[in-house]
Amino acid sequence: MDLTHGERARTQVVTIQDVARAAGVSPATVSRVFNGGNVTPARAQSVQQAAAALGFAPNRLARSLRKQRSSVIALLIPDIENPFFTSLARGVEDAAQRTSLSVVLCNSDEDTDKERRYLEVALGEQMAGVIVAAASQDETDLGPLIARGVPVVAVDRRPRDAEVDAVRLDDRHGGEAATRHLLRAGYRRIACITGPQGASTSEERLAGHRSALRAARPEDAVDDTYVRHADFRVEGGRAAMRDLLSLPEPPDAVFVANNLMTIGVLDALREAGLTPPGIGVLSFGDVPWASLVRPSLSAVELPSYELGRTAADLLLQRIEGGDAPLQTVVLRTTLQVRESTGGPAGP
Amino acid sequence: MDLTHGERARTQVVTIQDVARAAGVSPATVSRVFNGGNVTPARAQSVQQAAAALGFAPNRLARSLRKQRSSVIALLIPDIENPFFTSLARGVEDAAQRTSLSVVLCNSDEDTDKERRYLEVALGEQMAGVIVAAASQDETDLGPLIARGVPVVAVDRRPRDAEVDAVRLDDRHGGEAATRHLLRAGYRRIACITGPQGASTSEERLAGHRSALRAARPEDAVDDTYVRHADFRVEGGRAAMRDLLSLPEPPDAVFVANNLMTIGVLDALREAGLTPPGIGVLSFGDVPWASLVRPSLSAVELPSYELGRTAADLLLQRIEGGDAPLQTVVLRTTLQVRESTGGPAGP
DNA sequence: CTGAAAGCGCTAACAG
DNA sequence: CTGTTAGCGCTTTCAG
Repeated sequence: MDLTHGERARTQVVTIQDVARAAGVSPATVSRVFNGGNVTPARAQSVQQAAAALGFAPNRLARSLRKQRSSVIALLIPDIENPFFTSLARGVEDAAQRTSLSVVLCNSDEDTDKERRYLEVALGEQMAGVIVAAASQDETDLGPLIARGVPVVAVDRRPRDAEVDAVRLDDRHGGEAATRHLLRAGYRRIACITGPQGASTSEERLAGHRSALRAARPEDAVDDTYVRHADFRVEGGRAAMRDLLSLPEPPDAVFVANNLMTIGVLDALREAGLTPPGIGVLSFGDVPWASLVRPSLSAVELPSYELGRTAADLLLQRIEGGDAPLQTVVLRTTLQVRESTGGPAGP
Repeated sequence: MDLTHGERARTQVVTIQDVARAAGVSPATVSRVFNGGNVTPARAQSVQQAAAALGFAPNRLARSLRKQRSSVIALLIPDIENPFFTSLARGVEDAAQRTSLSVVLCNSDEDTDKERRYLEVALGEQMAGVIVAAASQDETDLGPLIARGVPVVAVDRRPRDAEVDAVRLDDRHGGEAATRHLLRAGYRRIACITGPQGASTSEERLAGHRSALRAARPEDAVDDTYVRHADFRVEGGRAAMRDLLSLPEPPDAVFVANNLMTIGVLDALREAGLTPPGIGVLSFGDVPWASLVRPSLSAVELPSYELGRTAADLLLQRIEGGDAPLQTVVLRTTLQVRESTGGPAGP
């Protein structure tokens, strides 16, 4: 070894052929040893030894090309900085753990272009399956994947008209429970800060909110004075809350449709000198590290981990050839009442 | 189209050959069109049209096999639920954004087995490069990757004796600044909760802490009464803090070597009825969504995004064949003094 | 500028 | 149980 400055130590790549030659068998036999084919123990062992000695590492590209299917699955999420999705990712990983499939994570950053690119990668790399929390209900195009027969599971957010298995939350019911609780606690001007238009989750949570209002006050026209669409991020929540507070008659409670926006909302409230439960705050999804927040926050709790786990189980079933009819699994959310919704009069 | 229940619509896969036939050219020409070779505009266009009409999507596996290098890079992180690493990931993505390379994220979960598996995948998939925040200083084996000439950049944590480019923080200096500040603020029994033994970052931050203590009190023997090793997670921080508080003479301040452990520490303090700055708390790395915490937390601020960005830039340079000598880039941390270290007497 | 042909490394028939 | 053979779909010489 005598490498001049900057040169790379690139050892000759060891192939299955090299191992075969060294072990005195055919390439096919080596392949069998590594894929559980029938091989005499003695031979198998000498192949193992030869492989180890040469430092053989199988070329997964060649293998996948030949088999027309790789052994990795992609998980596409819209915001890697949102603990809801990282927890979901953990669920997916843990489920895949017990198989020979590896999970790779792709962050679309709520950007449909990035998402499209990752979808192309998944298709081009012949991935074994894809779990996707779609950046958009309309622009996310699962068509090519589906056409090629790649198993796809939609999680959390459902692309419109996609013929895929899906796992999601009972968003509408959760939103309804949230606002119903705020009403019962005595709040009267209840705002809703929901996500971007066109995200199924935004729409459903808002729909639940409206439905609770309508049920409580059938006489009133339900208008959108207290409804804001934001971006599911901290800044969006902050801006929306500031805007609501500048109204001639500001809301006395707010249902926030996701965890990160709630953080922005809390900032805006503090800035305005307001403290729950004087103003009611209810979050769809626990704020990350909720133990840090005082007073404690009421929230609709979401089984994010189970969402991922269930999606992965469904996907694995499809990959193994399960041909059950398409299904949508809806996971239940639960309202957790804490201090922040104690009522406008204070605790 | 007449699919019986459960059957999949698997259209015949369109290859470059099909496109060639449809456009009346050779496969080579189609390839050139998609890879920027020299082709007459007229021909190029008819190829494009044929490709679009047939719904051609290049098989990236075949392409990578042939080229002996894929066009994705892997980012291996030890804890996807830690905002420090997700922010780092964003930095990597943004840097890769401007190239034709895609980033896939792999979460090793501080588990050296999972990590080894991902490293094998990266090798077997002939990935263009790997950025790794190692789960272990000793067990993380970058050897095979390096032997095959795959560019590797170590980020945040450095595997021992690995001959790779590295980007890291000035952990030692940061730890020193932290404890020096606590001393100056008047605290006297300063604890340190650091990460697991064998992580370079744990050791360095602790070394900085010790060095500050030694400098301030050359007469005292520095012992480990107030030093705890935990796991860089919330629970670990909580347990370590509880343990410290049970000492006959508990500490009056604590330097916590990462953000998540600080959350556990704050919980333990609240549980014990203690509030900063009566007990000083200084975190290495801002607690996520620090705006939620009152009193506000002093912290050593870390350029996590830039860490990722710098690592990616370095990697991209190597991938493009840059043969500069190996380098280690150290990024600067800055102490941000806030309320939680106001001194033992109170603010 | 274009086509023909070879082959990346592996696995899946098919014989033996 | 084992070897031979034929590709998977693409890029890249090498001629023309």
